[in-house]
Amino acid sequence: MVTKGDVFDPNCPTRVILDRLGDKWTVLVVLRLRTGPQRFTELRDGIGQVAPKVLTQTLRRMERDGLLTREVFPEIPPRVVYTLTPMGASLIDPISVLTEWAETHMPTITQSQQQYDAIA
Amino acid sequence: MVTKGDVFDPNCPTRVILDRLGDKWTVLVVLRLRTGPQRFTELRDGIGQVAPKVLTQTLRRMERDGLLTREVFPEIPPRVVYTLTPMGASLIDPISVLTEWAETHMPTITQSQQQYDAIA
DNA sequence: CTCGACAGTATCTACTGGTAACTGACTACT
DNA sequence: AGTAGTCAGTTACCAGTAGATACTGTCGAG
Repeated sequence: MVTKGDVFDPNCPTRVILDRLGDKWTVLVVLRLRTGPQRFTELRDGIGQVAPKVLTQTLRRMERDGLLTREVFPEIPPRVVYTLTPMGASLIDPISVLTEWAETHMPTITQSQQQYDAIA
Repeated sequence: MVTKGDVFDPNCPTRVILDRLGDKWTVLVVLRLRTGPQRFTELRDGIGQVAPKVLTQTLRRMERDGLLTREVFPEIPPRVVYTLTPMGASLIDPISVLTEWAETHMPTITQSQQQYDAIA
């Protein structure tokens, strides 16, 4: 029941946030940092198949949104550690609800897709 | 075959579903159909600022995924009614969790963004 | 004196989200 | 008779972005 903001207003900030959550990599990053801080390469290797440019974009956006902090250690070789903020961590529950839904209905969806494709 | 729960495997169907949910319009369509079936124009006008081409794409994809049904009445002028399937309706709860999170944390996020932009 | 580690940039291409105009079959208005 | 309007899209086109690939800087190790 949406009382507060009008999700259908294109200017509604809620929609902006939905866009963020909809971003393919944001969710994955949150799930990766769930167990503790990680470095850039750890994230990149852990997620897999993500281009560094895209990962950087995602991380910067999440930092800007206050979902995580970026800590730079001016060493050689460089070291950068990403940590979830409390707000970022509070995302884990909503995301879990989503992934649980996805895993529950996954078979039905793939089945539906195959039927659809068989006809069309 | 893909093991069930590995969200980090690019081939994991869960990720495909996350992509769908991340789609800007899918969520809006579900929220619109929450209160009952609607016609194409009703959806288009209700959502606002959505191009017919894009809406069609979204609806076809959702039909393919089994989230809604598309019923064509061969009349003139044509009439097409979109209805949520039970599976589509079951998405309302996860989406509500998400929008509630968004509304709760919206102020914090915009604040964080402003701070970030002020420095950078 | 080249190699590899780390945390990214730089550059280019492919795809897709979005805009504007058009279709087809009929009805209602002028 | 001719024109405009309705509905549910389609077609042609463009711009922005996601992604793939290659490169940068700095250092110690071999």
